[in-house]
Amino acid sequence: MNAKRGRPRQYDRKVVLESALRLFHEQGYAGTSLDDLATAMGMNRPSIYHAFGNKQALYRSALGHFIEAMTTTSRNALGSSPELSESLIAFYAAVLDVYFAEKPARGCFVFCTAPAEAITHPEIANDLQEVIAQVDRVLEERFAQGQRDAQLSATLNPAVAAAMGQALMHSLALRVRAGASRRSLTRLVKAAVEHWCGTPG
Amino acid sequence: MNAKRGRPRQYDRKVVLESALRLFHEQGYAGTSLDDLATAMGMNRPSIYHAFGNKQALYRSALGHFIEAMTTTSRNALGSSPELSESLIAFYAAVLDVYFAEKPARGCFVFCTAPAEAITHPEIANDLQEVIAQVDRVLEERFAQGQRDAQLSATLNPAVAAAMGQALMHSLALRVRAGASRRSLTRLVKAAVEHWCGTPG
DNA sequence: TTATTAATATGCGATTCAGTATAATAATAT
DNA sequence: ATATTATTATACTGAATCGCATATTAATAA
Repeated sequence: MNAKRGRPRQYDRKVVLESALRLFHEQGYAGTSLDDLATAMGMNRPSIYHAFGNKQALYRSALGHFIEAMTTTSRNALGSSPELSESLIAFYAAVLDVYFAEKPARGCFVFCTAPAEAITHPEIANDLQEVIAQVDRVLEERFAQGQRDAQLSATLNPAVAAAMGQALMHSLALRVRAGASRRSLTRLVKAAVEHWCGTPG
Repeated sequence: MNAKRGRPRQYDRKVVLESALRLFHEQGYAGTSLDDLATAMGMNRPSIYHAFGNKQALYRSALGHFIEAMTTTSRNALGSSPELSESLIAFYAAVLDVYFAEKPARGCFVFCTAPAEAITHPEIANDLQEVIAQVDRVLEERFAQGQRDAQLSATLNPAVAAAMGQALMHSLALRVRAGASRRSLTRLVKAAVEHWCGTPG
């Protein structure tokens, strides 16, 4: 008996979650109403409540979805080359791909919409903290590997390098949201990576 | 005749603007209602409209007020020592003073609340862009001076250094909002400044 | 066919929203 | 006093808000 009883759902959970994510990404959490969401998701409000719970739970589901996708592509990019500098370039390129995925460019869903809610919604502050900690870990791992491969100054603590690496990511997120061009940000990334790893070649 | 005609206003423009700023800082733009603001400002809505215009205009006035204060203290801190590293330490300390001014700590008003509105309110995106450009200029000036004083590697472009310096500021803003401790962020600042300027002494 | 189960759809309800029209108040100028 | 001017207060609008209670629909199980 693989078939389920009851009326089959007419929506694809992943698809409607991504619709919600897009809308939250554009308008922020508080700036998005459940009616907006219902329209964008092609569902009516009771179905949304049934599927995801209340507005905050839906937002946090969208956060989780975004983070999961981001983490996967980040890890892949960071592992894409034995050369630390190349890995970092690939990492930031992948990040910028996401930040510039729509027009106008939206920057980072997490870093541009969650902070506004962090004081009034402690659960969201927690999510934000966990994302930051996770990015720290992922970057530190790669920097430590690069240091073992003698591609990073032995005097630079990998944890500090990771924090600076994430700082650049935060800055990209905000600058994109403020309207910066991809070209200018790519230049900045290149300069920063060269500064950390030395000139390439 | 210095005295003005008509009923004298009962509020101090600067005082009520700072009340509005505090509330926006805590709850974000979309998350704050005019009723909330009216209560916090001790005014009724028509008075607010008369004094500042609509909600968006009030928010942008608060932004301007915050930025002006921030710019003044930043410039002072950056000019507080002939030593680049000391100036930077003072700069970030002043920044963190603001970010930790209230409990719980609120991070940066601009970088934590404006990005959420940037897509749907292009004027706010513009304000954000101008702030970023201004911080770039202020930092670049100081880095260039430090380079002339041989306190910064001659191979590091001051504009790039400024962008990285601002990236750290962005990161502090978000990390505070996510609940990071002042101690941990002070450590990070110290490590970053040492990385840019070399170990002190 | 008749239950049972799980989804979707309708519609409300109490509240809150931004913004304003109108009235009341308090000062100065004449 | 009376007119003028500027601010404040009352009260209202019509729309939008979140969340849910109550049908209705569509599938399977018996």
